[in-house]
Amino acid sequence: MSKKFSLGDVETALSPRERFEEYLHSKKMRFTQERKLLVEHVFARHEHFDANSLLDDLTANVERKHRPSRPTVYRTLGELVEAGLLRKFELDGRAVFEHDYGYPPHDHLYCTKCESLIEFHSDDLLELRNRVAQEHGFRVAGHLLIIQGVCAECSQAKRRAKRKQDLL
Amino acid sequence: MSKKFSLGDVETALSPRERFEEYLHSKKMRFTQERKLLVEHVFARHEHFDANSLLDDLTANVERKHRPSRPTVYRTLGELVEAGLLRKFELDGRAVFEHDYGYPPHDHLYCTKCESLIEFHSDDLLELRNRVAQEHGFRVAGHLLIIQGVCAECSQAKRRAKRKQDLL
DNA sequence: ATCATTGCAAAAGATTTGCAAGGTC
DNA sequence: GACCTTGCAAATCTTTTGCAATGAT
Repeated sequence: MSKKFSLGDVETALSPRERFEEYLHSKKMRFTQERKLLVEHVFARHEHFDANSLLDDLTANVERKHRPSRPTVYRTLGELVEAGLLRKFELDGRAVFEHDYGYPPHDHLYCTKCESLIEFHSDDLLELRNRVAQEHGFRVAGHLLIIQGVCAECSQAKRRAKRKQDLL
Repeated sequence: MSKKFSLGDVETALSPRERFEEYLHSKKMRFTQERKLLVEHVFARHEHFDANSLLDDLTANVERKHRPSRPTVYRTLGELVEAGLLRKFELDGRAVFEHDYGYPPHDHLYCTKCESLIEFHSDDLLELRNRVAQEHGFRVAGHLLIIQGVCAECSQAKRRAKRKQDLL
């Protein structure tokens, strides 16, 4: 919360909002009301979301007058990804976002029944990834791993339902 | 090429076309000219493709009269995936397909410069995947791993370009 | 002959863009 | 005041769908 944008603060742990401000400043872009509202809204809860759910969320919680429009939401999400604050990946044909800034790297288990994303971290995976890349003279920028299947809860639910049916 | 659809042939190594015929038969669907042309065309070369490149390909190599339309291409690609002949994943917002039937499982290195996909296989990855899933009581159906970065060729090209520039 | 499949045109869903009006530095 | 942003409407891109005509068994 101290003074911003001085060189010495670069190493400091800035809030997402401050980090975004800094990024925008460096690109000679403006920290508008809309962008401010969006960063804060996006970082208020740690949760995966897509453009539509964010829009719905805004529609439900922000008065029309200050509510960013759909194009602005898309444009700002792009900037947040560019700024390194959000990570973006694709799921079922639409873009999904999650916090990146200040959040440890991880991958996902994706339940195709309830569509939930479960996070996990694996150092072994990173090693494996780097080793494979090295073997191909490939310079790694990142990766995307999604393990698809059915989560414990959905499996249980199915089993319960089946047993129930068997009893009839 | 011997008699098809008899129970004894299920274990036999069928050609993609034969496999598709069998699948269609089992679902009481018809093996039309369009479907025939598409399976054979798709399996003529081992290469990643999307609906549009396939359509372009067809436009360039098949006379209008016998050329499957866009909706038919989409519908048939869906059936080929369903039949287990093709694998589908998303890249840059559109669906990409590759051979699955008779082809060993693998993952990809994706070069963001030239957009090429390089295949690799890792048993360690499968073990890691299964272990992680088990730890979460997750029933695995499959996974998607794409390592993003810059391939050897593009790195070289860049280096050459840079050296060339440095010489000016 | 019956019923699946095709092509066309149009729809749908996600995301992007041109441009005039409005906001920020 | 200069210039970036926004919102609106419309465009784009990819994929899907309704339906009448056509084709496979």
